[in-house]
Amino acid sequence: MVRPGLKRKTPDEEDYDPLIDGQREWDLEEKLNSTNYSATFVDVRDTGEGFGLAELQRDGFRNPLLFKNKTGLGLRVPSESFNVADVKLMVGARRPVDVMDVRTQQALVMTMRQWTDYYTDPNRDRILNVISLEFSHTKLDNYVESPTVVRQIDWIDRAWPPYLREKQMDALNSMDTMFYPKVRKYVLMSVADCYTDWHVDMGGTSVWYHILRGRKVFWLVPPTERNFQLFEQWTLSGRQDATFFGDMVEKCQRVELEPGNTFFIPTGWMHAVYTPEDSLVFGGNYLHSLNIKLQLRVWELEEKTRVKRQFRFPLFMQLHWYVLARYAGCLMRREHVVPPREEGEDLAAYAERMAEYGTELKNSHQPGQALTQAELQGLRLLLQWLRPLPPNRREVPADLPEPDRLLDDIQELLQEHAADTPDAACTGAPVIRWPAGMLKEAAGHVRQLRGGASAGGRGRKSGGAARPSKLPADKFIHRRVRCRLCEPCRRQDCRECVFCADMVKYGGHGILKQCCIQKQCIACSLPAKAACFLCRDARKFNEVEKEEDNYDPDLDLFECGVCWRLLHPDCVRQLETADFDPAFVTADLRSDQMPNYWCCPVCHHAGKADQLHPRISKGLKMLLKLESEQVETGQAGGRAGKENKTAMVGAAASAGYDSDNGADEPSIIVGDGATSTAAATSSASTSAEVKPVIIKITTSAAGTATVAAAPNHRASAGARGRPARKRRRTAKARAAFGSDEDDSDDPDFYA
DNA sequence: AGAAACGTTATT
DNA sequence: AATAACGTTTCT
Ligand SMILES: [Zn+2]
Ligand SMILES: [Zn+2]
Ligand SMILES: [Zn+2]
Ligand SMILES: [Zn+2]
Repeated sequence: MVRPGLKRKTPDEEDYDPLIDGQREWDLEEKLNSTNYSATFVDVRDTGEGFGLAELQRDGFRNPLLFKNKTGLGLRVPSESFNVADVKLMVGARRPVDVMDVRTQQALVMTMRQWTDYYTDPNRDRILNVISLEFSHTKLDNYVESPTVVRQIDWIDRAWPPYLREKQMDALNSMDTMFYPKVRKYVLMSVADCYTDWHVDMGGTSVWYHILRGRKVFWLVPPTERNFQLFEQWTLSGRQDATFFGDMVEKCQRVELEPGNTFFIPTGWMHAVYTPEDSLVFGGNYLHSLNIKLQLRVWELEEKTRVKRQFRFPLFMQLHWYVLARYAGCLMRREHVVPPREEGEDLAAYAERMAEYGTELKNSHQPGQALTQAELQGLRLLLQWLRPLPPNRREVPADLPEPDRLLDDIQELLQEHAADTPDAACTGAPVIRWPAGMLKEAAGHVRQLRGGASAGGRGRKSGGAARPSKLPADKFIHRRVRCRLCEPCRRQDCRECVFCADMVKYGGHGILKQCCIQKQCIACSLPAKAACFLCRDARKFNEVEKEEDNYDPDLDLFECGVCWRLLHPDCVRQLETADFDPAFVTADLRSDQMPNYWCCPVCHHAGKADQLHPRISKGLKMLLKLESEQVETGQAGGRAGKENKTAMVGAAASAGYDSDNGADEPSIIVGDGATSTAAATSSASTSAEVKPVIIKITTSAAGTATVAAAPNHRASAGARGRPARKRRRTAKARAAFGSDEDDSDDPDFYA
């Protein structure tokens, strides 16, 4: 089906003859009704219950499989009401689509909008077919999942380094570059009477194929050596219109597919497809370890018939290197793939990241796991294929430094597994794999703040070692800094709150390391030097500038709460290759949780808006807390009713905040104290003379200045009257505390 | 659920 | 080099 690897000659090929164009010399009607195509290759079943990897390991993947019902296959598709207009909505109206004109066999390109217009036009003047719309990383991606068994054998899932696939997922300025073979999810839209002539799927890929709407008729010819030779003849003849290939072979089967059917085509099967009524189909291509021999045979056929690169499996050889590397890794604990150093990553951080990478990989190792006979034969053939190739024709991935040693390892592996029995190989579980943790990372789960907050805990012993910055240079949650312009930012330390009391400059231990409760910023901004991922410029606006009438958010810098990149909306808008709505409105993508925080247009287009990481700024959190306490105590005016909670009520209580106003517009004091928002003008805070709200800490000694208590984890023993044990302190702590005397008995700590 | 503690980052 | 303090982790 998709991206036919071997197909009729097209006009830009050398021996194309326009005279034979569109002159089918055989009768389609006859092929549809003939009883000649009555071989019984296809294994027809009601549901996918009981079908799985173990069966394929035992019996191989030789014959096509047809499941009348998708139950038990682990396949996910949209409901039957899903139509072409929905595809347009989910992949984008501007998305270019490769279209085949069935009558002339000419290829053309349309936008998805044009295609939808054509498809829904009751008076179509042409017969057009879309069979190669790959939709990974669009919104539609989230609605379609391949059958479980496909994901268990697909080499891209099993062997392509997740870190490379991840690059593709977030590729913004490099959508034109393929970081992995993007052939996993296609949507096929055909109108009645479409016909796709005989072909073998590219690179000897197998296919899964689910009919959502409409019908399809397949003619199938098995991948025998004799049939391949005939097919080669037929293809090179340049006279495909003269002969229906199914009539050249000994056995051919015609099979009709109905809505809800799921069809599996194994490696190398030659097929032609007819569409009796408008249809919508989901499918995908994959290479796997069950038919390596045939896959290589098809590759050879493609070489011989000089199929153009664009119709072949992308990164075919690279994938094979990665597969071998995974076999060496999982079965011999010898990892060969070494991810490169990130731009700007220092050597120590890289070394540590690699150490962790190595540790994680161990979770995928399962030495001793038996291999199937087909697998062993396939690996042997791969060695024979790759070993003699000169370096310039090997296409070894850049992150695989020692290909020859890898080949040696595989040779050794084959010797070790020479006695594997077929029974032992039927485990129902994949042999080559990645650690679950690594795949989770690739799927885009919430990433940590780089450094900064990666360590925590209470007390030295329990804290554990800090983790290094192990994330790629452009992909981390950017730590915010105070705006220095909002009302709380302009205050002075209250010198009384728990955090002030803990500050070294006020006689504390410097262990809490938090800003004064009165000073918690309500508009925390991106660091001054944080720069746009696309233009590398740090251009941004401060809180005062944002209030000005001519402020244009498109020129400001935003952080995406999904892909974590810093972007100027304007820079995104200028991109041509990425998928997004060009008419996006920055204000609509903004999040109220944090200033300069949004779901970027690319992530939004991919349907990931709901994955925006929740991120409430400290100042806003405090306001929410304040509000809930007002409700609780029935008090108004920002002074909390509960004595023992008052310490938590900070500057936000009087920061000129209208809590009924959606709590997202901080008031900014400009220059001499005039406020620039209506909310602030009506608030309690009306002048530049910032008056701290004095709050007593209930645990402190009455009438005295608050003194910091000793850190609890160290003081607890002393509090019970027992002599405190001598503690170990770090050099840093020693410096902060002054002497290393046992201070647990210091009365000041128990005021 | 809330507080305490922490390593790291941003900025001067 | 020094200071301020962010936001996660761990403990209660
Ligand atoms: Zn304070
Ligand atoms: Zn501020
Ligand atoms: Zn920019
Ligand atoms: Zn994004």
